[in-house]
This record gives sequence, structure tokens and C-alpha cells, in this order.
Amino acid sequence: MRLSFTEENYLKHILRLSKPGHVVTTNAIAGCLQTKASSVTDMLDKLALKKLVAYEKYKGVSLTPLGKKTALAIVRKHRLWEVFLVEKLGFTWDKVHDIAEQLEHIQSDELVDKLDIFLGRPKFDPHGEPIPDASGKVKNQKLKLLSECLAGSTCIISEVNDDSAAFLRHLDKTGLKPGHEIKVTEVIDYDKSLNILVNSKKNIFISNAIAKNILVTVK
Amino acid sequence: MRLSFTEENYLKHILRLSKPGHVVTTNAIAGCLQTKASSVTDMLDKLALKKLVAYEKYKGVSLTPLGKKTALAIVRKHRLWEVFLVEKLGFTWDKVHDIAEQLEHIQSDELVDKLDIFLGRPKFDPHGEPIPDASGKVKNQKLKLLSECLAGSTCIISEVNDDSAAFLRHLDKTGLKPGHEIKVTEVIDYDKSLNILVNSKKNIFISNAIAKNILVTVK
DNA sequence: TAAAAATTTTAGACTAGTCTAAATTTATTA
DNA sequence: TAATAAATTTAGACTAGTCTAAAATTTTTA
Repeated sequence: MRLSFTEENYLKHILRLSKPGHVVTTNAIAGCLQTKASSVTDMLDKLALKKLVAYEKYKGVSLTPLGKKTALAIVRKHRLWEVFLVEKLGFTWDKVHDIAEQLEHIQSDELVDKLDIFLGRPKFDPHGEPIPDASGKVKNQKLKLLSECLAGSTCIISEVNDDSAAFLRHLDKTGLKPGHEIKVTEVIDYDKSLNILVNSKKNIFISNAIAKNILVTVK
Repeated sequence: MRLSFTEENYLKHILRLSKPGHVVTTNAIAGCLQTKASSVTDMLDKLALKKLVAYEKYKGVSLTPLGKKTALAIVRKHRLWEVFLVEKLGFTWDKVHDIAEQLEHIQSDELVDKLDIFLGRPKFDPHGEPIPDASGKVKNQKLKLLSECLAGSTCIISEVNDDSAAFLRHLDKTGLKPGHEIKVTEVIDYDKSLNILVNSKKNIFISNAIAKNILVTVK
């Protein structure tokens, strides 16, 4: 089934907003797609007609198996292109998102296969997020929010929850990157901000707002 | 100036149809864009408003310097991506056109620069066509149609005038590729078909229709 | 050079995707 | 649980790009 650029974007964002046992709301989609709720309603009708989502008026929406497969294929392309941009072209990991947003819509199964092989079948993208395989399977890491780690615990930065250029730039400036080790030295009770030790040498302070967008694997 | 996918395609095709001292006709554009003349008229009005083309009703259209620069940037991207697809991903040269048609519209100057460097700043694409440099300059080869070569002359296949998958596949099957040497052994007067000797070893026969789509450099 | 043919443009309509404003439904709370 | 607030949908309109059919212009040809 050939989908438009826009339809693909809706599916991708619905997948991103999906949580097991929950439906996705119209407003949530409107929020992350920077559009109006009424536009979302229109598109959900269309996607439901194509059997890509299960949509019940006023209740919410969820992906059908077909919709999920389609969305995962887009995520796969997005993350493979990010690897290409960073590993092959020398982009820094905070600058690839917008370009990958465009590249993910290029239509060619053969291209995706060959790109995957060229890159050495990577399992994670430069932000630490797992790359779905050709059949849509995703490696399931047990990830935790940095904001939920207790004082004294040690962990590795794995991925981020906010892909905005602003957030990624901020992280880069602060010196935080996927793969870095973090030891939580103190949790400030009042505002849940953190003092952390990065790679056993740099001591920095981060707000709860930042910590809530950083996903880690506990050692 | 941000242009739509469609506007970029119009510019690219107008460039391809442009010949020094001639304007491009509405029908010619409609023909190669697979659209109707009335749609072309509408778009020409729009491109003229943006100062990308000089358009006179009923007369024809030509690119302004700005329009030409924009079109050359698209051609540059198209041909760089074709090099990538063939050299890095292992596509055969007859299969890359459709994918490059999509990739050429990805918006990012930094991406084009980095891709150019990654590929070693190639001067020609896999079909032998010159790649405009970042400022829009194109290497000017003196090219000639194979159909215009006289019996006894020798030349090198440089590029093709028809990028359709069908034509490229046919060439590949016949064993004709950019870079191959051709000696015209005989020109059949009746239908202008040719007997040619490829790389001093293989004797083949080609119709005038084919020869008119092959561009060569004379030795 | 006037009539016929071909080309091009205009007029009006259609689809995809979006919007605002109003109406409807669901959730909250007093 | 009835009133209010929040979320969602509907109705109608707008833009980009396309189309068909008719009108206008240019080119060809007899």
C-alpha cells in the first residue's frame, strides 16, 4: 500500500505515543504533530478506512498489526539513515534528526536492505535507540528514566526521550552522550534535580526536566 | 526559498528541455512530466511569480539565473545520490534512477556537501553525466549523438538521453555502458541503423532509435 | 492570406490536507 | 448527579496541484 508522506508521519507518531493497554488520544497526536485536533480527526478516519488504525470516535486510536508493521518500517528507515549520517558522513548525533525525518519517507525496500548491509546491520542508532529488523522486531532493552534513579546508583546513558534539536544540543553542551557512564551522587529532594558524576570524572548538575528525558540501562 | 517537491520537478525538467537560444514549450513540459498542458500553465504562472522562470503567455518559458541555479542544485543532488547508490550500495546503474528521483528532493546543504566529500567529489554519475559543482558549474564535454557519427569513426559512450528503466535495461542487456569504445563499422542508409564494434571485440547492430539516445565523445 | 489545425490558456471542479468556529460528547467537580 | 470544563468531532472554507472542457491564440497549409 502506497502511503503519503503525511499518512506515514501520523503512523510514526501514533506508534511513538502508544503504550501497552492504552489508546492514543486525538490531542496527544495533535500536540506532537504540531497540528490541530480537527485535522487529526480527519486523518484518523482515513487511516481507519485503510485498516491501519483501530479508531473509535471520542475514545481514541491504536495501531492495527498492519499499521504497526508499517510504522516500524518507517522507524527502521529513520534510524538506519541516522547511522549513515553519523558513521559515514560525519554528522554529529544532535544534527541528524531533521534530515532523517526526510529520508525515512524514501520508498524502496531494496534501498533499505542494501543500506542495512552497507552499515553492517547495526542494532542501535546514534541516540542508542534500537533499530527494528526487516520483519519489525525490536530489541527490548530494559530502560529506565534517569529521573527515577536513586542516589548512589550507576547506569549507562542509552537513549533520549526528546529528539528536538534544542534538547540534543543542550545535552551535547553539557557533555552527555549515549554510552557515557553516570553515577548519581545526590538527589535534591525539593525539586528532584540531580548531581551526577559522568565517566568517573566530571561532576555536573541537571534538572529533573532534563533527567526525565534521558533513558539509561542500570548496571 | 523553500520549494515544493512539485516545483522542483518542474524546474528540473525545464532545465533538461532547455537548449541555448530556445524557449521551452508548455506541451514539451507536459509530455515529460506526464501531466496536462493546463496544469503546466498553472505552474508556470506560479514559478514566474517566484522569479524562477521567464514566462510569456503562448510563447514559452525559460529559466531565470535563479531558476537555473536552483535546477542545477537538484541535478547535482540527483547525480551524487546515483553515485552513492551504485558505488556504495551496489545497485546496478540501470536501477538507481527512480530512487534518486526521490533523494534529490531532500533539503540540506550540509548533507549535499558531506555526501560529495564522502564520495570523493565525483565529476560524473554512473550514466556518465557530469555532476554540477556546488556553485552550479558543469563540466562541458563536447558530446555528439551516436546516430550522427559517420561510418569509420570511433568514439566513447559518455551518457544517455533516455533515463527510463526500460532503456537502461536494454542497453545493459546489449552490453553497452558509459566508458565503452565504439567504432561505427557501417551506417545502413535505408533506416539509419548502425553496425558497431564495441571495445574492439564485439560486433553488434543497433537501431537509429537507440543510437539517438546515446551520447558519445569523439576520439 | 484566409481557413483549418495545433497549441496554449481560462474556467470551473476535484482531492488531500489543513484551518476556524460551532456542536457534540466525555470527564470532572461541587 | 447536575453543572461545568475539557476533549473531540463536524461543518464549512482555504491552498496546492491536478483535471476536463471550452475559449483564445498561434501556426500551418491550401
